Amino acid sequence: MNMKPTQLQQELKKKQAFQSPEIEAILNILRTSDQLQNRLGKMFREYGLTSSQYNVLRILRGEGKPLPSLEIASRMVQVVPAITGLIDRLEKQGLVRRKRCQKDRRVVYVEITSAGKDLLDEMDAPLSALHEELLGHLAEDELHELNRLLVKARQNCCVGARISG
Amino acid sequence: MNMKPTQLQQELKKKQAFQSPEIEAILNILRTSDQLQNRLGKMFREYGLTSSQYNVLRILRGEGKPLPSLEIASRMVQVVPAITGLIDRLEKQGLVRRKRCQKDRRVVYVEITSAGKDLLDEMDAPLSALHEELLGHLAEDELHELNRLLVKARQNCCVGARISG
DNA sequence: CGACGATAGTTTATATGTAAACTAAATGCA
DNA sequence: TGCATTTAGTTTACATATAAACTATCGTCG
Repeated sequence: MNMKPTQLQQELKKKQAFQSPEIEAILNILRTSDQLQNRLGKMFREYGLTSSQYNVLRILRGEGKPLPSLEIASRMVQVVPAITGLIDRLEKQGLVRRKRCQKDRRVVYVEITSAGKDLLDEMDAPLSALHEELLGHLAEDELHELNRLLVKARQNCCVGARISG
Repeated sequence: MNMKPTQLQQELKKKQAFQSPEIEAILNILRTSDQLQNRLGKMFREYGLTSSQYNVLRILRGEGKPLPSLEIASRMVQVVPAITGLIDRLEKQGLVRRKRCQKDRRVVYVEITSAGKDLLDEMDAPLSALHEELLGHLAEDELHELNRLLVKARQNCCVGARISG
């Protein structure tokens, strides 16, 4: 078999072919994700945010009302412990507010402030433009197929993982 | 338009539909990548490695000869400064060795040790099994299509990024 | 030779991801 | 009531990602 090297193989300057299409797909997913994150993260930094911080604000704006810390954590890809420091920094920047629940004093509600909402609103247009720039060259069909395959790809991923959602 | 919510929307408990298929694809890529990394990272930790450390070792084994630090960095998704500490830890574990180049004393070559190679060899079989478990339910066709779409997806991603490779 | 700029790495500082141990409050049940 | 268990968050420790400033070395041009 004298296979032509794939694009990914060339990018990684890898001499041998991948052992299996599964491996290549995994590496492709990881690499694409990293490059997207780098690009998105650069824009977030221009507004003084990190990707995770932006994610928290988006969740809060989308929900429209305060949410418990762990509920926020469960809607992100991250794990529980990180959420504390993340919210600390957002609070220090005045973008969210903590409020302890009166009924269940273990629960800490987090609420987006108007400053936080303003910042998000300001970012909406440039972010849409960036999304278009990044993936606008894919046809609608291709995007749908990509979405379908990615959902299927992570179907067996979370067996035994902490957060199933 | 009364669209049925997508799988991703449900996972994120998102009430509104995504603004565009581009956004959904980006989030799907990031999420799938994170879940894969969590799963793979768990296995790496069983062998005392992190994903990045494993990646460095794989690059060195694949190349078969020592490589300069920055050459290793360029084959990973990471940036320059991180590579120093990464190699520090691998060296402390005895898995790689640093050797300063005699001709150009700025260059530091990094070489995998036999202990490093042994560790990698030990991991090969369980890793293959994990790959199969994670993506084995995708048909060959689907894997190829997924790979094609991901390559295309990052085509416009690195305009102006530091590392183009 | 000697200064200048470029290149290869390192150091430093901050934010993050991850795991494990811990605190505080609520719940279940005898 | 009283205690074990569960749940919500925090703290701590370590590895990492990122940017910026710094060191050492190389090449080159006078």
